[in-house]
Amino acid sequence: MSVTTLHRPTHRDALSALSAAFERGDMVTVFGRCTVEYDGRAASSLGRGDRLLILKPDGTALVHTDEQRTPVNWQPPGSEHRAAVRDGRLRVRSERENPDERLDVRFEQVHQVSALPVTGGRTVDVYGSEEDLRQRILDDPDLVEPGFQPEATERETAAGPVDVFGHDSEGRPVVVELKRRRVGPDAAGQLGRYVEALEREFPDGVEARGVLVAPSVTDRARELLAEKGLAFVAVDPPAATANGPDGEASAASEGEDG
Amino acid sequence: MSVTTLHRPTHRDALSALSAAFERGDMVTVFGRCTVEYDGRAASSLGRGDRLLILKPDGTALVHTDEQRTPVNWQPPGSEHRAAVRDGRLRVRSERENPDERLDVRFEQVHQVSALPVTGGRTVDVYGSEEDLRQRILDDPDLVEPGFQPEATERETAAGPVDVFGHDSEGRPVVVELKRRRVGPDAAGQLGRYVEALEREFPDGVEARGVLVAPSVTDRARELLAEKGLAFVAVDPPAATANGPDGEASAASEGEDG
DNA sequence: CAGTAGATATCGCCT
DNA sequence: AGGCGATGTCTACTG
Repeated sequence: MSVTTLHRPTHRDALSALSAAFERGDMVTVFGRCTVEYDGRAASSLGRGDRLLILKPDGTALVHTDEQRTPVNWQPPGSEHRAAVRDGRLRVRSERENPDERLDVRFEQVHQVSALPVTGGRTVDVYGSEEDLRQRILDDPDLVEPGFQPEATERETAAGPVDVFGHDSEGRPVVVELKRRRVGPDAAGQLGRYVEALEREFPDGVEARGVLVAPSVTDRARELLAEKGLAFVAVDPPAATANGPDGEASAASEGEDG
Repeated sequence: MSVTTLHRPTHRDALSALSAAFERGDMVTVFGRCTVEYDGRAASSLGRGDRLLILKPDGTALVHTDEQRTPVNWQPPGSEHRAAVRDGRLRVRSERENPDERLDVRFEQVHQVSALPVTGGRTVDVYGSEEDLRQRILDDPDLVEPGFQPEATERETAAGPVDVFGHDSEGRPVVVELKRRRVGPDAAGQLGRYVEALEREFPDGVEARGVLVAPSVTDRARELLAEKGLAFVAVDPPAATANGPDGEASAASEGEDG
């Protein structure tokens, strides 16, 4: 069976639909005028307005307005959704423990309820992440510097795992920290911690070197690198491939000034 | 007028609905079997499956499966949505510049299209954020240490703005870094940079102190703080208030093992 | 379970 | 437009 939709249902009918959808493990959308309360790691209150509530069978809850990529309120996976009618109004509560937090959506009016049985793939392959950059370095270590010899990835140190560890042409240990995008002061600090941790592993007098590999670096980060005696190597950012044109009939919506 | 819904529409009818919704500035949901391609800062490919596509009038696009809080694909606000029918199939493309990236959703089957006119508030008041912690410190500076005198918030330094700046009971400058939750090594590094930047502002010999204020700290971060001669002060995390019970009739869905 | 760091992070503020 | 840091970040991975 496919999607079930109720148009302007009564609050009780909306509850029945939610109940059945929960039972089937469907994904649910509720569009309606509501208020939202959250309490847990922080607390928040959202006044009356039209929002889209999404309830996933894995326990995720999302409340979206007509703006922003980030939901205005949410509950992470693993929460337990409950729906009820109180004082004649639909209420949805999503709750979890550890941390203890709950989301309450109280509907004044339910414009639409839909139950969506979902099948098919959920995992997406992403290219151009840090792991791809690592592979580029391993394939051609000279990108770091001539004569660089990579020996391990994710090598453990007291300060945490190092992206790439190896030795330079003169036999000195080298720590390589990879970033897929322009880096700020935090990355310089991270690399510095790794280098310090490594030097403590070796006998006194052995100096470890640190190399930050990224598309570019901010001024402040460059200063920090210089202070700590760390190197920076620029690499091309992951490239965006061009794509084809549009179709026959079309419609457009512009986000900025449309 | 209120929500418009098409149940199992033809691809052309779906396009008409999208076109009209874009024109009105409605929020749109499309549920259907589709593939998704993304190319931009990274690139990704998502095979056939049922997903919920949300198109917001501000240019946001979200593709959700039945799992996870994070959309499997998306486009940030400011993008331009276009819909078209090609080879008899609905295609939605959302595209933006700076950075140049695009999202392509190709539908094999459209289960449902809805256009949702949205009104009402979108801004949520959040309590328990770092700003609240700052206020607690300013109201009672002794929480940092007896005799602490706060003098400025967001005080600028060469390393960036310091959360709270002041002097201790002996007249030494103090940098306070606030975190609303348990902190790791990054926060220690951040505070260390601020203290170093401050000491450079003052004549040689003047020592600035650094205090990290947070609910708790990891072992590694504690070591880093000790190395850098920085202090840690524990404060209560923002408290969660209890809330009322459920309603008359109810339905439940459990995320984990339900 | 906690710790650690990546992410197409997003978002807001300020220069 | 870029830099910088907070976020109820979320998410995966490792010990």
